[in-house]
Amino acid sequence: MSSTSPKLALFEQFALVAKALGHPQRLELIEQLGQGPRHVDLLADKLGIPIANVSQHLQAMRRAGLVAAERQGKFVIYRLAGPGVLEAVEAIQQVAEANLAEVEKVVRGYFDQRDNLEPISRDELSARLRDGTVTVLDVRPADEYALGHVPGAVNMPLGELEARLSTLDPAQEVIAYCRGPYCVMSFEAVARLRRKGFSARRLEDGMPEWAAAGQPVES
Amino acid sequence: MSSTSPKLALFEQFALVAKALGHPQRLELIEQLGQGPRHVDLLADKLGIPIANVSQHLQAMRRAGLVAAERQGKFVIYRLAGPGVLEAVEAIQQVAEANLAEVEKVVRGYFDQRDNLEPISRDELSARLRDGTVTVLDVRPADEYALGHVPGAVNMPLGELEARLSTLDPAQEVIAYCRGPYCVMSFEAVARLRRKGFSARRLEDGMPEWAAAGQPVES
DNA sequence: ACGATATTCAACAATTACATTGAATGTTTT
DNA sequence: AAAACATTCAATGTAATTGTTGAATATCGT
Repeated sequence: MSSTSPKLALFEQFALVAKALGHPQRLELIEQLGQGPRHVDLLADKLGIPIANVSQHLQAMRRAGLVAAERQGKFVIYRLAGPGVLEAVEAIQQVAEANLAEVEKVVRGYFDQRDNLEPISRDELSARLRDGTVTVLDVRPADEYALGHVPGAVNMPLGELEARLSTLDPAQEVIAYCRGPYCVMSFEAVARLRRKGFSARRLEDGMPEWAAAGQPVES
Repeated sequence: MSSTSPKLALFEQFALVAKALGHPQRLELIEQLGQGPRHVDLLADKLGIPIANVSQHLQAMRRAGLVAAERQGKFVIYRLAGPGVLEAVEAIQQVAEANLAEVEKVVRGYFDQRDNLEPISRDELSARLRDGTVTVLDVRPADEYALGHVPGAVNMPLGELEARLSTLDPAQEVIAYCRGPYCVMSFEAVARLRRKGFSARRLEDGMPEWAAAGQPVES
């Protein structure tokens, strides 16, 4: 671990951070924590993996300076160490999207045509919210919705989508969002809505980015 | 490698990219390639590790979409897959700098006081270049200097620094730069210059960022 | 076609990362 | 103080990564 040259010492630290990001479930944990501080139990539930496993991943990320922990009663609350963490993940996602054919294949698996894929920007959604010309759909699970959502958004988790379609106005365009730019639930929601004849698009990113951009959050 | 859910499939791809960044020597390779396309032999020379080893790292990075390769005669020329790669590395470095005590310790090892550490920005250097009130020092090896440098910069690799100090004007402030924000050579150069009584500072980043910002490059 | 050079491949041993299990720690509640 | 709960630790086996070596491949110059 320790090295002779200071240059290598630096690069080893950087590599430590990158290595901590190099695991799908740790990225999933960061996605969750991007929406707000959470305790270990809940995270294990969300990911569907053993608690001890989550604990170990979280500690690996803590060693790498990605997350911070704080004890509150019998819970240990983890949170992202700073906004830079989400930025780093985004940068990595962009590299993957730009240079890895596999990523585009998966993303495109949700759509027939490329041009249908165009998402709506935060600013545009913000403007159309003021006009009231859109229905905003938060397709995350109810507990995540409860901890903060876009003002006026209707919470409709994927599982309930079909059953509650009748409550939506078919004349208005529907904008779906979830946890982030690569949260698959919003892709899936848009696909299903279109199949039912709705005009639907995705928000370009998700809740943490919306909040980070200083947009209003309702809870 | 393949997975059931599309969500995991995506995250596995992202993790692949991050994992490819999770090795000090691969980061060093990216630093080198950030200055321009290079062939394997030269990279092995720069890092001081076996050619086969470099080849393997490069291929790992190619699989992750970080670098691209192209054959030119008997050489295989590698280059960064896009500007996003440097951005991702920078994001990771920022996380490390912000949250890992170890990084600051190493960086600070080159300086006595914190405030002396303040680097000069690209814009400020650009302005002072026009005034002609600074001496700009490129402390990279001669071959890297030859492939492009800041206009008017004097090439003075670390090894020759002391011997050629007499050619510098002690009345002018010296700005040193090298390969990037964490290239240790510029830190070392500033430290040595100050020990000799010069007024010296570092450029906040290095050559690839200078070129990426659209600043003029001389070669 | 031949030798020289640049890169990659294949195979091995050493190390490190990973998931899983059950026990241990620390905190609240009773 | 004891029970209940959330989290961490320690130990295990398995899989993946790493560096090294030498052979294999591809290209150039003659």
